[in-house]
Amino acid sequence: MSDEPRSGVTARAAYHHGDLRAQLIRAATELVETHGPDGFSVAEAARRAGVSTAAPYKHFKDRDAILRGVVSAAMDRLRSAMETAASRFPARSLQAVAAIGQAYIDFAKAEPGLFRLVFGLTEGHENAPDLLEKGQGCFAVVARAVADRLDQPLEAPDVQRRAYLLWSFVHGHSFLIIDRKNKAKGAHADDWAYLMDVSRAIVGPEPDR
Amino acid sequence: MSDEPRSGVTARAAYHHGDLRAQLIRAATELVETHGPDGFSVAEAARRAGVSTAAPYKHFKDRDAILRGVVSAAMDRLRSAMETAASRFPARSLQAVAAIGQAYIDFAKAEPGLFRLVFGLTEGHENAPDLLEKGQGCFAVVARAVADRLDQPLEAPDVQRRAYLLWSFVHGHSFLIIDRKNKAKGAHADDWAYLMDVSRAIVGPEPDR
DNA sequence: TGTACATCAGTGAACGCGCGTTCACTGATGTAC
DNA sequence: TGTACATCAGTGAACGCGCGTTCACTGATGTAC
Repeated sequence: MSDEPRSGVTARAAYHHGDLRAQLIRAATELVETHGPDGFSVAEAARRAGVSTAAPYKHFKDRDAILRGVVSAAMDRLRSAMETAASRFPARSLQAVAAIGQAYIDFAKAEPGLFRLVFGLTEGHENAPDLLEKGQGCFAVVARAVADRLDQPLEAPDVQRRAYLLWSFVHGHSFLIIDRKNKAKGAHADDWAYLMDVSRAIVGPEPDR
Repeated sequence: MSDEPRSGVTARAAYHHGDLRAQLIRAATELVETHGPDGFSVAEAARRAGVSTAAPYKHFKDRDAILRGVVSAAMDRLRSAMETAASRFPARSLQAVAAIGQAYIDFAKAEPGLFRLVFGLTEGHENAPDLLEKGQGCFAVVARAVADRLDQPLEAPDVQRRAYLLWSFVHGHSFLIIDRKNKAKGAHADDWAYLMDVSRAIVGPEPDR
């Protein structure tokens, strides 16, 4: 209908709209969500941002750099969602631990395509130190809650072990849900009571060894 | 060097070599493993089978049908690996349960590309009843071992619940390993002792509720 | 305040590429009589 | 045993497609004097 950018600013004002980088990441995020991590293309993202296919290269080195931007933004959102969820419950509570897991699962369910991109191995992302750091930041949120709950220091091996166990479960559960592999009878609706049960089993007061 | 098929049979004998279907699946499996689920192409698979790019369409409806064949074969192997692993330990033993998980993890580590294909959501695989059935067959192996261990019927909700919990953990752990997201300090080398601990925590005699 | 100029952020056309799939074809194989 | 014929399983050329990326370019913006 119109060649104008989608943001609503006039074509004239948008010539240097100063927001293209952010807008491309937003468009790319949508694409990943809609068509999967590999369904993304620079050309389509540019189209959605209302810009020529060459324009993205003024802001990103190549296709992969755009995807890295998408992952980075998504990780920020995930982390903040987990923190917000935890903050709704008293510190040191089991609920705070479960809430973090629930936030993770909710993220996966709400944006499965993005989730797959973030947690899949994508060539060229391995050596991005900022992404690695953000990933560890997300894990730290879980570990923090577990440490508080157990009243142990963050670095305690037991804390780290339980946090990783919880993370593995939540991660696997998320994937099984979004990949629709949870048809087995033991699969639960990911309801809150279930997650509380699991959290209790994993970070419950009694050491499991 | 040569236009002959890789199998070593002469070009003459290979004209109708009768094995092309299997050979294409083998080639496709290699490709998925090497280049990832989306790095697979019909053309390249045909090339590796020493055949024109049109030939595969005599045996498969389309690209997706080949991938479905790959998944199906992989699931057979996974299931049989799990069963073999379990059979090395006494029935009803905790080791049998852990061994199944270990086989799952080993499969993921040995063939990560294939593992991603099998357990990823690939358009056009959802409605394949044979794949669904094989997936449930794999889960049944776990559930069977858990049921034996707990001395309860296969269909008991507690059995199903614990089996799914174990599956989720193992699934998540596998993905974290192959996607190299297990850099967190709590991440273990996937050693046997660790898996035994986890299995004990999940299917241990005491109900966790 | 005006002007010259460097730089920035776009354009649009073009490139080469590999892909999935189709097509008319052909040689080999199996079968009926 | 020989022959006619249907079918099977390949070939190789071609198609249209969308992609990532580059290129010379141009108009808008910011800055120095």
